[in-house]
Amino acid sequence: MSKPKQVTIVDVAEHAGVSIATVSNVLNRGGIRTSKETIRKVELAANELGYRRNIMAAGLSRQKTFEIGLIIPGFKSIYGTLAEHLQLEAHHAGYHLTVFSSNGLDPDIERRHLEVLLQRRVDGLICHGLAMGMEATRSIVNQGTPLVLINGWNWPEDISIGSVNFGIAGANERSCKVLAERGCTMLCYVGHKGSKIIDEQRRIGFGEGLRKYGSGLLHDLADIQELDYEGYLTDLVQRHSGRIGVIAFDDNIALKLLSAANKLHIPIPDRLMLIGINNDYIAMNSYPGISSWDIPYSDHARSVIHKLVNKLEGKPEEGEVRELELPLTFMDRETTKLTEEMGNG
Amino acid sequence: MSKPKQVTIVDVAEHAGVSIATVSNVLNRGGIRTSKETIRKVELAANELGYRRNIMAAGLSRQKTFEIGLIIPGFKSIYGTLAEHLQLEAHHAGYHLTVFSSNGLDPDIERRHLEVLLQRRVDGLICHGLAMGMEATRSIVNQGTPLVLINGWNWPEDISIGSVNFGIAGANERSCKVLAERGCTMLCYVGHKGSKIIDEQRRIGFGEGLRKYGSGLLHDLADIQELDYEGYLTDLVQRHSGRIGVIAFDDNIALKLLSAANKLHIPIPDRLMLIGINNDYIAMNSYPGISSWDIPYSDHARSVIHKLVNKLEGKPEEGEVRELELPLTFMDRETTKLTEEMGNG
DNA sequence: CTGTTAGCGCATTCAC
DNA sequence: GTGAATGCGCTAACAG
Repeated sequence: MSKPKQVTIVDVAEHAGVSIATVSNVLNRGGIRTSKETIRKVELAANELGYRRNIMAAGLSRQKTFEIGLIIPGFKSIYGTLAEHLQLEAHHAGYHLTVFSSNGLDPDIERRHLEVLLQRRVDGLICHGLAMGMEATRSIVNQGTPLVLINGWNWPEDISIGSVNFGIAGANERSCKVLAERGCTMLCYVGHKGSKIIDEQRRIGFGEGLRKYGSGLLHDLADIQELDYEGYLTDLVQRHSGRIGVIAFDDNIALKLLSAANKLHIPIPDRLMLIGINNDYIAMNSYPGISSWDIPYSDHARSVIHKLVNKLEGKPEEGEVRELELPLTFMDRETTKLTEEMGNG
Repeated sequence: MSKPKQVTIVDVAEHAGVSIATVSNVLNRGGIRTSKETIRKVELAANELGYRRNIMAAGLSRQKTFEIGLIIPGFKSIYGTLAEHLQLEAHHAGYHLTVFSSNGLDPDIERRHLEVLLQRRVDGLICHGLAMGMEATRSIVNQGTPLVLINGWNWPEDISIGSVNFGIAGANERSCKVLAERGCTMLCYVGHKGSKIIDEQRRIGFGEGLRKYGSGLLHDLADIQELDYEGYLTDLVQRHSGRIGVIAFDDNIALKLLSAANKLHIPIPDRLMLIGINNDYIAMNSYPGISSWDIPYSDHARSVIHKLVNKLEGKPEEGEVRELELPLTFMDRETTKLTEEMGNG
């Protein structure tokens, strides 16, 4: 009852007194030259009948969907922002972006979504942090659909045409530098192993930072898994009387740490310095403001889409890097600023 | 080069030594009874050839896509969570959910996405806070695609088959009650007119609350548009010496207010009480914790999908309410708790 | 410039 | 149970 009868190009053709080919030409601007008059007639007819092109039929016929599939761990936080930028950028390139969430890196859901996207015959794929592993990915994807990874390190060429990553290891490394330079005599990283590769990169960066800038300093590694934030900080300040620098897995964790510190009345930044990552709304608007690392979303989205579309449209891609790494920008806020005066209502 | 040759049911049929109809039957479990042996053969052939059903062809043929389109203002915050739940729930019902962001209620983007979804011939549509207005919506949607609204009040039947809304007006009303009961002698609402209908509902609730519980109390309305948070609070405490109750548009705004208050050393909750809405991560993890209203995401998603799918599959929908309203749950935290002791490291 | 025709991959009557 | 035929709506070569 709902869908009475689809209006097709046949209807439009009849109504306009032309052939269906002409209608198709006019309505898709395939570069085919058509007389003004015909165009007008067709467009009029289309409007009057309320014609709407059936994308499935179009996709079936031409072997291309102009659709890109995106799989991310979730819609919240930075992934949501990422998706928004990618959606926009994809549109600019003439593609649509279909977004699926793997609900926090659930391999099964991931697989299912991937399957659906491939059944949809998307032209390309973008995935963030594939949890299902390389082998599974290969067996599924290896049918010729180009795949670009976000935050995927060291993936073989036969699976992914490349990746665009955030310089999160570098960020953590430089966080160590900042903290050490500003008098921290103990450096800590509070991670989140549940986030797999991301956490791994963070740890790598932290390790590098320690080696380069933290020689002789105390250090500590923790994981939020069942972490008692207040207990942790209490312990830390008891164990070490100097200034402690804490690097959080992300701004969310940073907020928890900050709240705990505030509750415990640990002076920030004098006794405790804190750095998050992502430069979320949280970091910008908490009190004190949390120092963090800003993500170049736009650049990133552009790189990802370009990489993919270049491949799809056989562009030259002169000197394209397979694995691109985008540096993050340090946002210096109150949790690490020593000299700045802090608020005077 | 990339897509060598699609494996079709024809190939599978040949490889299995059966007809394409049989393959179709087996691979879609259409309830058609087939011999065990044939099934095995077909499935084997399909696996060996790496067959993957072409959804476009299937959708074209049977006039149904099993796809639902969702348009939300963004992927972040509660919308993202909403989308995740809807995606899950849709899957349970046997549908896929395609999510588009209107980038903060941009009517043009909204229109474009709607158009795409309809060209995709989605079976149904879910929209949150259509910004483009009823007339525009009617002219676009009115082709027979069922539309369910989220937070849509008083939409005519010929456009939407119904809506499932959050009781945000009620929440604001009850916020007034809480604040008044706990000794606030001035009630304020800090809104966000940019969020149109949502803000409208908040205002309605605030108005109701004032009338019912705030007679004789001072009150104030503000909008975050160019609001100087610190200035605003400073002004408030100067103007009024009693306890001030502030209701924020959402937890994001609440965080800003909280940070400003902390910076100004305004005692919370003794001098200033604060209530957000959404029960975001922020509210749960800030210090002090922000009292807020929890959203029943799962129930909501279930209601929405059920409403839509019932319609799609012609189910009875006995006693279905056209406009369903789901109450929010108050989460009492430190910004409104007078008697609780607050942290003792 | 415009019309004719042959698929795209699959689902679905019907006969067998 | 299984197989041949028809159509879903559109595009892309070709003819005209």
